[in-house]
Amino acid sequence: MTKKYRTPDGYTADIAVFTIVTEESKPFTPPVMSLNLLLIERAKWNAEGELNTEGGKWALPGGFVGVHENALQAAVRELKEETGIDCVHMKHFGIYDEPGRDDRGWIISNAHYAIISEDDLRQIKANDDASDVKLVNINDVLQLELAFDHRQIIYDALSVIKSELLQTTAAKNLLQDEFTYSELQAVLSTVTKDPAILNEQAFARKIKSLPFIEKVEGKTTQRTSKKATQLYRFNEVEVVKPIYTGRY
Amino acid sequence: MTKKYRTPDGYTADIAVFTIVTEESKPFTPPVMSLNLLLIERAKWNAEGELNTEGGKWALPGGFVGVHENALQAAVRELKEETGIDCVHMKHFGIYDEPGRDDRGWIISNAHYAIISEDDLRQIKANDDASDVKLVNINDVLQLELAFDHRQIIYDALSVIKSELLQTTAAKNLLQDEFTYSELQAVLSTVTKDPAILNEQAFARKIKSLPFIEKVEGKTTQRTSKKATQLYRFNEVEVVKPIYTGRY
DNA sequence: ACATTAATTAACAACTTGATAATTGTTAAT
DNA sequence: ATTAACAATTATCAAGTTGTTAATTAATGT
Repeated sequence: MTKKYRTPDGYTADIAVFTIVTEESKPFTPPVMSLNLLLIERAKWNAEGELNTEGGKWALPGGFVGVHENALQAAVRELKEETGIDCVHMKHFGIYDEPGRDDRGWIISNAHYAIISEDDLRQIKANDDASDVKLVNINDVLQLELAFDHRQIIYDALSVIKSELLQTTAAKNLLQDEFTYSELQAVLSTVTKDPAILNEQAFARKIKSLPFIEKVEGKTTQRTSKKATQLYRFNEVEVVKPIYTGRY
Repeated sequence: MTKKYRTPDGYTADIAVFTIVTEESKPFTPPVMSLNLLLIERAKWNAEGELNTEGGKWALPGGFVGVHENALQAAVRELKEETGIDCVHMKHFGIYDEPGRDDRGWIISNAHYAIISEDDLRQIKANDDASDVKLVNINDVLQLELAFDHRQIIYDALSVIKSELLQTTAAKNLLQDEFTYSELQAVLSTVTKDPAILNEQAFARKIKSLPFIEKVEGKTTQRTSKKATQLYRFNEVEVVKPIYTGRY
């Protein structure tokens, strides 16, 4: 094949890892949660003692895609290598291919987002020796000094995660398999102000009629209340909510 | 920079061009529409008289991305070159980077969808000398013999266009700037069976309360009815509809 | 004049939902 | 043992939504 066009100098996978953090958790009380993004601080100096490109700035985990894998597989692999996280829910959400976005050449970044639960995170924290990893509340993340075009990537990731959590059943990845209405509500309230979701009575009533959530018959918990609380779980039903219906 | 990984052999942009076609249009009658996808038939033989790769099969328009452009720009350029269409609404929706997806090497495809109105299409039909271009009803398209992994790409494009039309104001690109409730309904009915949208009275009532659509004060048309019909237009309001609210 | 057709309006019942309040079950303090 | 506290749950009400059915309106063509 004769090459009519120059070929790219590299193909990378970057990952926006989102996780939920319980801010307050008194016993018998519904949680107050915040959605956080995992970032890595780039080393100031490289192995040769030279100033590193974009050193000292915060960046998304990621790295180059190998020729025998696709970007999704590379993203899963890189995340495991860099943070020890074995990811469950990883998905492509955007491509960053502006000429000149990386000084090192024509490098195409395939951006992914991952959702991991607080439980998964706890295991990671344990064997975490990389002190250059931190979780940042999604409301603060854009204030940081960010490397490359990661500000744009993160901006896009935030808008993707917000609509994913509200328009799909992605919230299931942030919760235990079985959860109470107030736990689901706590997750959703990190990304919406919709009164139909924030109003307790309305939401407790509503959850029973959602086709993609089912009651776990006879199972309750005292995690969120002294009174035994009904547990629910997501089932496999998929839904699409048109903007042309419902109330405004 | 020492290259730890082999670099890709090519970066292409493919485009799923969607357009609306009015199937029936008696005067004074609301339209019956279908959503169609534009495909190109690959030549059986190349310039040297040899059998062409995937020749005779149907494929999405597209081509290689140049080093001085991003894939979106390449997609717009290629579409113009191959079909004469000057695109308005073009957007990335997916990446196809499976090793081995293209015999010619490690080629990454950046897939886009475009939405063009019937009006735009009419201008193209005029100066169309490429008889190898056709529009296929989205309900029939997966029955065709498709080149490369375009079956998968088209499958994904269909699901993207369907949710875009229902969950965003993308329908505006398939309509004139000012439209009647029944024209909008005709567009939406190509992708949904939701009674809240298909029921005429309900939808005519509803359209008045949608925050992202406004009445064009005092303007009417007789396109769809003998009786003068109110015209509406989209405004700039953005909305997100959570799956956790509304009726099921 | 009359039938036809689509748009529009009306009316009704069933359902949704925000607000308010009452009830229930459990814990912890008195 | 009694009581306060509190989340969950249930109840009630008013306002709004929506599927259905029907009536009304306006323009056209016979």
